[in-house]
Amino acid sequence: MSEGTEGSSTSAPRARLLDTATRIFYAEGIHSVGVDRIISEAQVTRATLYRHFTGKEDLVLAYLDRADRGIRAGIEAARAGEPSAADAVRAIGRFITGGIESTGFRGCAFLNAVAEYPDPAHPIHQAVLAHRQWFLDTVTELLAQVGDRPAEEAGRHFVMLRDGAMASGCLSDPKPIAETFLLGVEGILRARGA
Amino acid sequence: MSEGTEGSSTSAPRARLLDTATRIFYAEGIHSVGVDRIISEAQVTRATLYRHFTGKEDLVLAYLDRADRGIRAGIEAARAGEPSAADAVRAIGRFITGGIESTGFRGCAFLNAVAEYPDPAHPIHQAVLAHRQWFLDTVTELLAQVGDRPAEEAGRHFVMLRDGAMASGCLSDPKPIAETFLLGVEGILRARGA
DNA sequence: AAGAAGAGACCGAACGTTCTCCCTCGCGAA
DNA sequence: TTCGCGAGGGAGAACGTTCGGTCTCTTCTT
Repeated sequence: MSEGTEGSSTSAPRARLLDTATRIFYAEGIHSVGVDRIISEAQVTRATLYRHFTGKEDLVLAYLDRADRGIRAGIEAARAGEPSAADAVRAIGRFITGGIESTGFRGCAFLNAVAEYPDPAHPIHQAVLAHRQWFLDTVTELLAQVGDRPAEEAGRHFVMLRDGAMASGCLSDPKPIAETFLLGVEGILRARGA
Repeated sequence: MSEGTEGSSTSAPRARLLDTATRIFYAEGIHSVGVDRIISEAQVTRATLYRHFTGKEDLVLAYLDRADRGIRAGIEAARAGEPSAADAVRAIGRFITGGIESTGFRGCAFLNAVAEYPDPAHPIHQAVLAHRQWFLDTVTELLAQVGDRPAEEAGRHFVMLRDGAMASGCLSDPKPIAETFLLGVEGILRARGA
């Protein structure tokens, strides 16, 4: 098989495991899914899971880490080549609505996860906080380049709209949600003179 | 909504049960809490729980039903006596930020619950949808009295901001979140000529 | 020969639920 | 007034299932 280019750290069973965990955790939640279900659908044995991960919590962290990397890459790709900071913000907005309107959308993986791990000291909770801080910083930094006023307020506004759109996007028709979100983003940009 | 017991025969053990369930479910989630924990802290026996509720799910529905009634009463009280529709919207906004800034705030009980019950056919999921529909309708109806344009867009905008504020209000300092939310509400009202 | 993976038994604990037994309290009938 | 009876609640055993996790053994590949 063509597995040689992957490197020694990623094996096919491990990839199946992470793929399956990602799919099921995102679609159905974390606490309500047992490891039996995951190893069954990933077609690996119990021992294989515990060979690659220290336990279920480690698998959840790997799931969130992969989601984090994917979103960072998506945001990076979305803003690449945009002629202005305002257009980069718009591109990020379209990236978000693209997710909301895609099939199988079940809300923000991080907001969903933190709802199941409210303890701020828990590693999973902290992983969510780290992702959110990065996103807030990224958006605020970009909005600071639109207009010359401080952008903290605008950044929080953008993230608040995003959180609301992501939370409600899987609870009703996503079309109006996406439209309302993009209108809100335009409002933020307009308030900064873009 | 759930269990057939009328409000007339509210026994002390049943009240302790619902109080305890409300406190623990809201603070720690639903799937991660067992009935052992609830009956232990409520100081009732197993049989008493199943005498008043058909099962854990019924207890969760009763928890959400009580939360729904509380929020409806709170919204009703907040808008009572406000001289204009715009001021009523502002009062609802302050009601929401009051919750966010209160001690023990752990986000929206309904958004947290629906994150654990993504199946749209599940009774708990549907209870969340019903509550959200009522809230959207209430806010939209109020905003329709501010300005003379259709208020569907503004209502969705308000709810989206609220969802974002509730979701992030327990993940970082609630003060800036509350401020950003109220500024957003003022923006919605201003856009409608209030 | 060595390491990864499969197969599956096994563990103690927790899960939601049902069950029996006994005690207490309130209320209507005698 | 007293009796009895049923409902509500306490105490706890027990149900079968599932949980996350560990174990041994074999097979396959390199």
